[in-house]
Amino acid sequence: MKTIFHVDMDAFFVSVEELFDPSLKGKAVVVGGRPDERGVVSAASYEARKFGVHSAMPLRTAARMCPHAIFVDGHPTRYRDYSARVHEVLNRFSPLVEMASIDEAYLDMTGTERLHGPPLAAAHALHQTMKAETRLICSIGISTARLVSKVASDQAKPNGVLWIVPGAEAAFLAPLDVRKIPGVGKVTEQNLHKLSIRKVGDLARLDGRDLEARFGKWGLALAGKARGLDAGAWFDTEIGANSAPKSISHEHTYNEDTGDLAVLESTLARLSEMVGRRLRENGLHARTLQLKLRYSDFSTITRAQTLARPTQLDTEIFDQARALFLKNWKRGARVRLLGVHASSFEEVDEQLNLLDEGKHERWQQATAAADRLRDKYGDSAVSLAAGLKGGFRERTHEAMPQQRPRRS
DNA sequence: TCTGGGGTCCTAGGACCC
DNA sequence: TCTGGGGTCCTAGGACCC
Repeated sequence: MKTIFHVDMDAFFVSVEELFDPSLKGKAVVVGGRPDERGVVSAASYEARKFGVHSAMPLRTAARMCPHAIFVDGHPTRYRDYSARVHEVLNRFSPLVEMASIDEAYLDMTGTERLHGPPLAAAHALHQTMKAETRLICSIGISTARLVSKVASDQAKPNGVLWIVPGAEAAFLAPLDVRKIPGVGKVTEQNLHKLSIRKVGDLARLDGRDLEARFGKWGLALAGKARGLDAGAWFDTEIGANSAPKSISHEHTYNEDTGDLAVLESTLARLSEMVGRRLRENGLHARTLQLKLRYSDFSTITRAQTLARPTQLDTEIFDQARALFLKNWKRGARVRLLGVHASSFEEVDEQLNLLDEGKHERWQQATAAADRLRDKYGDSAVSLAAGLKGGFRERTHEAMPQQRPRRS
């Protein structure tokens, strides 16, 4: 029987911001942007939550509900840095650690009793060490299964530890709302409510085959989850089986919608570069490229194209993205968002296509040189987009207020 | 309410092949 | 002219998570 910890950092983004600005402590804080910006709340302090503010809520709504809140921009590099510190601490407690996101992790603690003692003692030590070394607070759920531990850590929040002893899983879950089950969101909750299923216990009483007939493959997994089993594509994998990324994407929402082709193309160039860069950093080549296009009325389309030969080059990504855009954009229509998405990663066979090899090689060398320049001078130092007028001005100003070096 | 950005997984339909 | 079944690949969209 396994012992699985789910460690979840409390109000992670807000807590990190407080480390950089202690005056935020105890106040209503909203991380995600300015109160009049287009965007949503990334994280809210417990003080702000009292006013009904929660993550994924539009910033403007949050500003209305909690006018005295302090709004701060998110700092992804800070969070990644602290996430790495958290990871480091966790590694000391088990060799099997899996970061499930930037602020939560699963630990397989099976067989660590000799080193760390029984589960509650180990959890206590982990909590103390985490606080001492990162100055951050976490909550910990403990059980024999990932799913139950995750739900338990949520119930333990904030600053708590909850151990569901073996055999008590179903009884622990039964009185909770179905929404507490990871994977049950708004839509599934509504569908379950229509069937008078409100609590996990209601779900557990149903036959797995009935649920499968009604909800497909997902229903069968749901039946298992209601009983505390790790069912479903990801939940039943071993902890620490590190999985390579399956897709890489970047998107941008304009502060004001635009129908200006030059601006739109420039954005696509920029996004293509960002995707290309990440592909090269990860040593990946993508065969499928996808454009995402959202109009003013929020209607959204995606259009994909699979290449004969996988790529990691900015120019090839941009060419595809641009072609897809020109083919599908209702000319002149105002655009809210553009995105570029790469998937179907494959090994490349460099022997293929000898004719193109010279040209391809030169691009690869040029791209590698550009990456080195970006490392040195920042992302806007070298750019396909720099040659196109009007793009990303709003973004460039906030990120790089100083004069930017031109193509060299 | 006026809706980000980066991901994963699932479904469904059509093309194409045997 | 009406008609099998299975498998794979591709595309589009949607639910969900943090």
